[in-house]
Amino acid sequence: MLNQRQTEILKEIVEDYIETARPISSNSLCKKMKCSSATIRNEMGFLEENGLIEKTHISSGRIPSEQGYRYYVDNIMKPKEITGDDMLKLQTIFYNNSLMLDDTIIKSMEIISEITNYTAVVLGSASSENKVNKVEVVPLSENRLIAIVITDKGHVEHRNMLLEGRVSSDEIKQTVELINKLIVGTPINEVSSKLEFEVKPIISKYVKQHEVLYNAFYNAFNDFANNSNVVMKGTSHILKQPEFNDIDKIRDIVSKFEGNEMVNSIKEEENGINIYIGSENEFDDNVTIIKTKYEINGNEGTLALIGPKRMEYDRVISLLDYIKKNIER
Amino acid sequence: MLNQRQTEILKEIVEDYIETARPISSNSLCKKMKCSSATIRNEMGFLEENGLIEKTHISSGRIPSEQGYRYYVDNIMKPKEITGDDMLKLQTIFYNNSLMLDDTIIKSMEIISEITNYTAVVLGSASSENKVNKVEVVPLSENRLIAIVITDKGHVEHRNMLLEGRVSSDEIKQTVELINKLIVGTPINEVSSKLEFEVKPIISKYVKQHEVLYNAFYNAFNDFANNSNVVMKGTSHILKQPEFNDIDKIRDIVSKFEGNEMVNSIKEEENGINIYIGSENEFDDNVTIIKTKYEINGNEGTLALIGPKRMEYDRVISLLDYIKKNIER
DNA sequence: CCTTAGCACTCTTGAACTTTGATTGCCATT
DNA sequence: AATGGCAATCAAAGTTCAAGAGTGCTAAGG
Repeated sequence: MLNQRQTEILKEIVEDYIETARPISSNSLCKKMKCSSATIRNEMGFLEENGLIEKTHISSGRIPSEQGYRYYVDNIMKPKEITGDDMLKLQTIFYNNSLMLDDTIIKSMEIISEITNYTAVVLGSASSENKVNKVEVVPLSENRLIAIVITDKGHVEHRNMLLEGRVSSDEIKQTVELINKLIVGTPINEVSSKLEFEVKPIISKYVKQHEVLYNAFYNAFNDFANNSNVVMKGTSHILKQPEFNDIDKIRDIVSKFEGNEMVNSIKEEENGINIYIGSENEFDDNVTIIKTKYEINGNEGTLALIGPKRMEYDRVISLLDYIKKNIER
Repeated sequence: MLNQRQTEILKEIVEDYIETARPISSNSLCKKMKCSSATIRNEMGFLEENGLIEKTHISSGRIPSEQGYRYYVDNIMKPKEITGDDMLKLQTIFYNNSLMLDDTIIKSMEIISEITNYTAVVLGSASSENKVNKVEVVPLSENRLIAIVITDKGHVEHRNMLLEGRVSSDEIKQTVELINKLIVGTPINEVSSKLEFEVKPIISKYVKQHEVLYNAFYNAFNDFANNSNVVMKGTSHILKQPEFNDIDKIRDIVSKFEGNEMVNSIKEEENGINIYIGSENEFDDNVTIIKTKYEINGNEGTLALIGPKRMEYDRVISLLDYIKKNIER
């Protein structure tokens, strides 16, 4: 445990570094506290011994280590009140009734990304918990159909089907009815096996073009189970951070953004606001990921922000919390 | 017009520069041709006077100018046969029958992006030409509905609706029937006015919760007209190109990729394969955009590649052409 | 008249070196 | 326990230098 002065020094170092991205010297701290730089250097030595701060080279000022950020977040930091400016920007979104809910969420995260220069991620609900609500088929022309699958939480997935030869609309109706009878209410991740072992045997008996129909539905359901419905906003904003003044780091993170590793590293499930600093997250050692789950009408999702470890934790926590509460309202 | 030797020199300069990204000296050309470096320097002077090549500084070798690339593409270059390697990679996609058409297109463009290190863009059909085929409403719970709109070309758009208070399912049916009656067959970009001036007056008379229903449909149709259905693959690949060894250029292009300026700069409509070199495109002076339209069953779309001006034109043209023909088959 | 060899001139690149300024660690003193 | 003083360390930025790659021009040669 740190004494009061040590705590204050760590706090200053973290907050100063968050603001300036430069190592903090004992001299600069000396001006803000009532003791000499030598005293501060002694305390810094202690903090360094305990792994809370680091040097960039032997005679440099100090920067927070990952553990330092962690200690700061857990024991020192307090959420920061949202400024009137930020509040105003967000409210223009929340009080715009013409926006649909999903758009509101995305827009508000986009704004947060803009005002913070971090990258925002909105992860749609984990669809494996959704259940099939309805299956529809709409004919487009003689041999083209669209299959539409709807879940109880309001997700919609669709597929084009191209039929070779002619299929009577009766056969189509039959198939759809059968699927509706057997599949509705099934959790989406159990559908494929149910399709294969319950639906397939039956339709292959009664329906001539069963294979085309079966495949189309099979694909639609499969995609459904895998699609994570990710929206990213402000990929380019995080590149403005000075930690990305390095070409290779930029290339690296941009290509990681393109892959879907991020989805996996965000997926873990905990309540409240979770913070993963540097190597605490699976995504990239250079960043902090902060995320929270939301739930509206039984429909779950995740909001996340990706920024440098040198993130304005106190501000971001408040912002995320504010958004979460507003969309859940 | 250039004489034979000048043509050969320009060809060498362009192709060499495409390969190495370094200025080409008279000496290096001299080895590949049967004349001295001095002669080549004279010819280079001529080419430079005509704006086809440039120097990076007063005593540097030459690089192609935009006009030089243009001349090369128009008059010198011949499409290059696709290598067995590239062909193989693409065929694993085309002969994978389990993939849906859209996925095939995207996957194949993704592969092209990978083997060329350019960025691929697939632009869905210009939906303003689509006509409404059907409108559906599916109830989720007492006060939640999903509105689904389907066009004749098989696009599907949907919206969640939250009803305040109770709406009889009769009213919903009525509205949907009315919309179907009045709107089906209307081109998507004319729908909003038709909704406002023909549908709204009628439902506001007969339907109590008309506003919620009307808004939901209005939004769905609006999105439809604006959504361009863009898929980008390999945003990070182009960053490997040496022209993006500059941090500011990277930041610039990544943020341009995020915006939708690109969609606009790709939208122009011409047949065949179109090449926009540097300032010929609206997107970014540092890149070349090469694109082509495809059409399947009346459903149009655009394939595009974005690379440095120093692009392997001969290879890319063949690849695009190959993909286009394969998906249209 | 076209081609070539020769040469002076220009500019980039990279390495080596210097200077400046910031900052620390340690030690003796208060 | 806190402080002042001082040598030591290092990054960053600037300077200089030499090497090398290229060009443009001119005059001579086929």
